[in-house]
Order: sequence, then structure tokens, then C-alpha cells
Amino acid sequence: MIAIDDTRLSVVRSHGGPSTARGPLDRQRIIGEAVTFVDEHSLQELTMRRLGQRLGVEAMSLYRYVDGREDLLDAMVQQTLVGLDVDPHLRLLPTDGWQAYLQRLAHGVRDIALAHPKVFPLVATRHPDAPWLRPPLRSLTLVEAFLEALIERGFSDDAAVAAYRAFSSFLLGHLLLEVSALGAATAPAEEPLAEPTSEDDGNDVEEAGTERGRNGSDERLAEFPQLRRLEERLSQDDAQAEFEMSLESLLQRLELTLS
Amino acid sequence: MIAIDDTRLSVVRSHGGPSTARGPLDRQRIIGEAVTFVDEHSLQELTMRRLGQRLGVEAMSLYRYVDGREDLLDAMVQQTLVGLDVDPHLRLLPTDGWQAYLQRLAHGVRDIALAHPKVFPLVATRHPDAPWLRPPLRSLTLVEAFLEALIERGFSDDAAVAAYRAFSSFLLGHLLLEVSALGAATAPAEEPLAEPTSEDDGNDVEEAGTERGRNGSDERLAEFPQLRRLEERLSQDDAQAEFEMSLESLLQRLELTLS
DNA sequence: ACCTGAACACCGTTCAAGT
DNA sequence: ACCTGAACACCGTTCAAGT
Repeated sequence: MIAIDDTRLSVVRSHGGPSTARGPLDRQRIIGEAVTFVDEHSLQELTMRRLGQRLGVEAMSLYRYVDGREDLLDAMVQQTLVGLDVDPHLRLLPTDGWQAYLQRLAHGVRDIALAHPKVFPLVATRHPDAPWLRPPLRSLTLVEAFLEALIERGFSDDAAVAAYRAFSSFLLGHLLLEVSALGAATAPAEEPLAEPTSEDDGNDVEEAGTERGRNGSDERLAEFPQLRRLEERLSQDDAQAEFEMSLESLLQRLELTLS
Repeated sequence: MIAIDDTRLSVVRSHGGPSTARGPLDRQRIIGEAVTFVDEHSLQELTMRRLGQRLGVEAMSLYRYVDGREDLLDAMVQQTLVGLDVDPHLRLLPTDGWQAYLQRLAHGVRDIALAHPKVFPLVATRHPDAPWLRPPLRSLTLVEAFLEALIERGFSDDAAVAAYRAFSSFLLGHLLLEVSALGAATAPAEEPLAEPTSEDDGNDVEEAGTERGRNGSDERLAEFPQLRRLEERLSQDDAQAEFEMSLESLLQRLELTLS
């Protein structure tokens, strides 16, 4: 008599048993399941109907807890970032300077981006709730803490606000690049499966006026000597180290605005 | 909350003429129309059927020129960026240094982002064609030119590649932030139209257990003294000047790696 | 050669009705 | 109180058929 709470309700067609899996359903569970669904599949594949199925209910039930798909997406963004608001490790300690705080904060956001690379584009591109909230630091609590930390440590109001913007755009740029590259490497989640067609009949006449850009990325490279020469270097990157260095450089730049 | 039906993009008869307006249709015209449609409405609203309507054909006709919606989106990204490849103003002139070139390039990309703020998120988040191409500089020609310019001016291979990445993430962060803020200001494009419902009877009881975060962004501010104090400063920004300064600072940083 | 009608397999969302 | 059946207005996409 064990309640198997393992998560293999993937294609559960449980029309037989009373699927009293986990009680009534609630907003939190919906959002959480939506996030892990996107982690495992993709944003495109996230569908009210599929999400319902995954939770053992019909899609319509979700509308009791969620104000439609848009609301769901907003909630997912908030949910993935909520750790930043509460993690005591990310608090500004009396002992450390603003640099240490920003370092921890930056790494906190990066950890989230890497943990949910398929969700992060949402964090980056959804319109924030307030016009002066900038992604990816999109919560009042967080921005308040940010400003407080800097002002308390000697930043002027203007310098603190400028730092908020510089920090935001730094994180946005670096992390989006990083998850984008990561997506290319982990790619095969988008398209289900392409059946191996019996090609090779050489009948592929390139469509007359259409000029479809199938870049072989190996063929085309002939015309681009630098790219060909540097292809390997361009492919390999130590994102971690790069992040560290750029962050360091940003902090130094901010330090200059202090005097 | 409100039914979202009936966007009234009724038939767009271009000049009062019947449906067959401009000859047979071609890929270029489709892509162009898609871009201006998104400029005027939003990505969400871009639909094969609506796009067809706009071009005076049925949706199915589009599939002769476009390999489905995904292909369309990719083509739109390429299309909005193609100016960078060909604009002679953006070429590396023999007379100027790499700084001048990067300045022009940066402003070229920025101009595009500002001209198509609704398309730019696509530029930022779609998976590039090659794993070592990083948004927003996503064309072989462009990256080749970039590397060439720097290497010719004294950058080592590694320094040039590092510069490419730093430049990319700089543009991505700044421009995404800028168009995001811009979207918030120009907001009303997302939701078609809210019919003037007769209810302004203030009967909005907050849902019982659901805790929906309707941040009034005026109310909630009570608990956040810094935000309240700095709200105005946070709202107003001179994106142009900020871009200029950050770019300048990036160039200086790159210069250091030269020695 | 180019376009469409009809059809298919899905969507998001609403609402009256079930339990 | 919570969920669902049925329905509606859309989607993207395919393909045989029209011109």
C-alpha cells in the first residue's frame, strides 16, 4: 500500500481509476508542472491541454486557477525567479561590500538561467509588470534590495539607478547568449522526429525564384576564410569563465562611477 | 476576463482593387509583409491565415514559398538583418580603425532593433543556424567582416573571437532592454481591443485562495521605500545616451586586450 | 504554374451541467 | 467546490482538385 508519487504520469490515460492523485489541484502545482514541462520539452509544446493531461485533469480545469495561457507564462517567469527574493544566501550581509552582493546575485540569476534554459527567453522578453522594471531582475523585492545595497554602500541615487540598468543588460546579454548556445547543443527537443527519407535521387532542383537558404555551414564556409579558420575557436567557449571576467569588469566600471 | 475574438483586420484591399493585386506572389513579398504585419500588430497575431488574407490569397498558398511558420519566422529574422550585410555605410573603410567600424555596426543593429521592436525578440532568441553564430550578429557575412576588421587591425585570433562574443552580448542586453521598455510604453498592441464592458462597478472581489498578483505598482510600492523614492528616476531613461556610454566603455575594454 | 476547398488534427477559452 | 462535455472560433498544414 504505497502511494507511488513517481512522475511517470506522462501519457497517463487514467480513465479507469479514480485519479485522486494529489488532491484537488492548485495554482502552485500547475505552475510548477508547467515549468518542468517546458524544461523537458519546449515552450512551443506547452499547451493547456497537454498540461492538463499531465496533471490528470482536463484543460478546462486549469482556468479555475490560471487566468489563461498568458497568465500562466507570467506566473512561470515569476516562479523561476522567486528563489532570488527569498534565498538568504543572496541577502546583503552587513559584512560584505556591494561587489560581493552583486557577485552573488549575478550567479544566482545565472544558476536559474542554466537550470531552466528553455524558460529563460520568457524571463528575458516578457513585458515586465512595471515600466521601470527591467528583465531579468523583475521583482519589486529584488530591485529594492539591489538599490538599497548600493545606496547604503555609497552610491548616489543616480549611480544606483544606472548600475541597476547596467547590471540588467549585462545579465540579459550574457545569459541569453549562454542559454541560446546551450539550446543549440541540446537541440533535438523541438522537432519530434524526421523519418529517414530515401533521398539521393538527385532530383532536387533548387526552386526557381525561391532561393531557400539551406546553409550547410560547411559548404558555405568556403567563401569566408576567417570563419573557416576560426570555426573551432568560435565553437568552443568557456561561458563560465567569460561570465566571470565580464562581471568583474562591470564591477570595476561601476566602482569608477563612485568617485 | 474578456473575449479575445474578432480582431477586425478586415480585408485589406490595398487600393480598392479586387483581391489579385500584384501578380503571382513570391517569397520576398510574403516575408516583407510578415515583418510589417508584426511591426503593426504583434508576433502573436501573426498567423498564416491572416498573413494570407493580407496578401490577398488563402493561407495555403503561402506554403508554396515558405516552409511553414517556423521557416517564415527565420526568414523574417534574416530579412530584418540583411541590411547590415549590404549597407556600404557599414563597411570597414581603409581609413578608419576598428573602433569606428564597431561604432557604426553597433548603431546599425540598434537602428534595426528600434525600427522593428516587435521583431527583435525573435532576433534575440531564435536558435542561430550555426552553433557558433551568436545573436544578434547572425549572418556569416557579418561575422566574417567583424573578424576580418579586428584581425586586420591588430587583434589576435583569440582576442577577435572574444571581442565578437563581448560585442554580441553587449548588443543583445542593451537592445533587448531598450525594445522591452519601448514595448511597455507602446503597449496596447498585444490585446486587440477590450470592448467597453458596462461593468465599472468596482465589484472586483479578490479571488479567495488564489493570490493573484495584480501589482498596482502604486499600492505595493508602500513597502519599498527606495523604489518609491526612485520611481521617477527609474522610469525615465535616455537609452540613447546610455547606449553610447556603454559602447564607449566596451570599446575601451577591448582596447586593453590588445596590448 | 499557381492557387484553393475541403479536411485533419490540433489550439485556447467559455459555460452550462454534472458530481 | 471542483471538474468536465460540448461547443466555438480559431490555428497550422496537407493534398487533391481546380484554373
